[in-house]
Amino acid sequence: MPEQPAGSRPTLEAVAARAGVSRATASRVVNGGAGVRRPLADKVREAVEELGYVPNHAARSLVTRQSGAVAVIIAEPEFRIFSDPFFEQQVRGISRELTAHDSQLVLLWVEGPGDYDRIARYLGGGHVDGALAFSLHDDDGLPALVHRSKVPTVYGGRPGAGAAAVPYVDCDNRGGARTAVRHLVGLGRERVAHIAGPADQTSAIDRADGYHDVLFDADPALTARGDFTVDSGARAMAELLARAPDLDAVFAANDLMAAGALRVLRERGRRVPEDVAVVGFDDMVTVAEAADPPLTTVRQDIEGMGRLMVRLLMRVLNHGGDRGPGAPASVIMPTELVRRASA
Amino acid sequence: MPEQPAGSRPTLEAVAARAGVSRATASRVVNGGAGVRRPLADKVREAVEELGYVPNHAARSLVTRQSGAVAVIIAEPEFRIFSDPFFEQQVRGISRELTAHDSQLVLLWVEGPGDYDRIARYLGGGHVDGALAFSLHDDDGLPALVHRSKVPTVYGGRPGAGAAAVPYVDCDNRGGARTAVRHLVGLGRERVAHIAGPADQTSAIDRADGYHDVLFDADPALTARGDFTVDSGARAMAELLARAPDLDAVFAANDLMAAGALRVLRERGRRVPEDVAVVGFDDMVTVAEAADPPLTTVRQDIEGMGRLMVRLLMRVLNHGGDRGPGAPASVIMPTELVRRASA
DNA sequence: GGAGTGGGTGGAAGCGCTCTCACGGCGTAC
DNA sequence: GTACGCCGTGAGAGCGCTTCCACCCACTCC
Repeated sequence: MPEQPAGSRPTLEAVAARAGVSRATASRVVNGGAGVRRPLADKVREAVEELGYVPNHAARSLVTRQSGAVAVIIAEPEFRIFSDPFFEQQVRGISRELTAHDSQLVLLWVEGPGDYDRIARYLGGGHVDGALAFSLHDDDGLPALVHRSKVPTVYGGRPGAGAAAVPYVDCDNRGGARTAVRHLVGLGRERVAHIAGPADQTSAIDRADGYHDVLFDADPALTARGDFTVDSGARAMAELLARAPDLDAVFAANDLMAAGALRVLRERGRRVPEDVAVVGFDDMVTVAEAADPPLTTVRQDIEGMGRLMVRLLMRVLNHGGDRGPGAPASVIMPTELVRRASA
Repeated sequence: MPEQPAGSRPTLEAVAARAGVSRATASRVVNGGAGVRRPLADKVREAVEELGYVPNHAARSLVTRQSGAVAVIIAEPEFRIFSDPFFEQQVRGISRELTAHDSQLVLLWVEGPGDYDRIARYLGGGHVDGALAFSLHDDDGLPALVHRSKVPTVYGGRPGAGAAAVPYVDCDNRGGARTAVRHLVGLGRERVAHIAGPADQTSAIDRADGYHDVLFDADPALTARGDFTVDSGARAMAELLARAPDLDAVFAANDLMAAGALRVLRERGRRVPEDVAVVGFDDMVTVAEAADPPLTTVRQDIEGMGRLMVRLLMRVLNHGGDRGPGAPASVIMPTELVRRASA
């Protein structure tokens, strides 16, 4: 005989009644069972099973003052979001790790500065315990906004100079770039060019810095700037070829631009890697492996970065959000050179 | 003087006190203000403003038994979310419309059949008021699972035959395909080939049906099958060329495959559109416009479909989820032929 | 053997909100 | 002038849960 009317879900009360214990004890068991003697705990678990009890999240939330949800804030300055495999992998990592922590992923899609109000209200409303955001452009007002809302936040990618000191997860852009350039130099290349990314994105800046770490006296004519798209890479390559026809290697700040460079190189009759060696960054598999020739590039563990963002956030959350001993140090993940045919 | 200790957020109680009304009246105002006289309502609104009051979602949820959240279920049978701009646009539409309805978007990333249990538990747990899912393969077990959980759900794309009758939003795949093929025929083409998509996806089936609607006695040799990827399109094109060297037009079931076809045609020295006219489907801007020559294709309002999914869901939700007079009829959105250079 | 100790258990308060219901005041009708 | 009805408002219950606190009992120690 069911102890509940068919329509509504069983409550903790029902579980307690069925197990012959108080609601308090039932609650203790449901939440891990610490401090409840074995036979009783088993009885409760049995009742939970039989009744198909699932805790009411709202009720729990109300008293614990924790929502069990984390916001993933997606700003959309351009349109490079979900279609960006990079981003997708990161979200997947986040999703997986959040699931492991029994937390929900609430997607907050920011429609532009006009939308900041809504976001602020939402974050300030205590709907989520924490937030995950991505650093995009230097002049983005979002980080400041998020910071003001006091919701513990972890960033993906090193925030620009303007932002307050916040915990973030990034890959070793600078070190990876150094490895790439050193590889090119090790191949005996003497005129190594660089196709840089946008000047207002830290990842691009760091990669350019890595290039200059190795080639500290590099010819300025050997650097051109793109915006991380295939076309911009092609344009930058054409520009470089015009300015420095004698170049014998290119380090592009990402795979997409490297693909664009490859196209131009092919069109101009330069053989890769014989005449010009090319190295990319990111190891976007669909791009790097499909390229002709397959792209030597710097791999980063994108999904791992997503997971790490969550772990970092959880640490902040568990430490009350202040700078305690377990305070949120940022994490830089190592990169790895993947050798294929292009260099 | 603040009526609340600095640490915690103001409650409705505080608002009521400040406005000099009862909690009940304050609540009425916060929820629209129906049945409250003007001066009082204004006083309450003022208090809300001054205190920066934001309703506690958990408390509200507890009594209304509504979560104010909608799950977006993303299954990942293969990796087709990967860089699928289609998907991104749909989610954007969903996000926007959900925001307009003051609902949250909870992302449920399904890791495969092994993950179904977790999803079922989550959906059954009353954490969300409804769900949005996407029909992928015919043999996907997810729809059945979702259906069993009793959570009102709207699908993106017509579910396969196996699924129960559920409300869905789709574009007019069949009609769009007819338009595309008619266009080709109108151009005077007499050997119109079709590169079909996966046989277990309704969108591919419907598009193939549209092709046959116009060319009901089409030569079977003029159809080859791909899997919606660029490479598969190229392979299918090569196959078609081998089987029917005299073909003078191709209708590909999506833009990606059309792009692959374009590549092969170019390699084989066939001029597009002079020798072979090509039409795609989807109007993925980045693909269709960047193609060489730019692709004539069938456009669908993807973001609009996302928005519509939400509206449909809201309708179901407001009607108690049963088949009432306002019951969930599915919606088929019109398509439109976009003429570019390839046909 | 009695008092002290401590862990296990239950009672009950209360999280912040919505909503039913009772009440009071005003307008209308006779 | 009195009776009736209706609209606006407030009191209060209760949503399902966690957790503080008091209580009880078994066990140990003097």
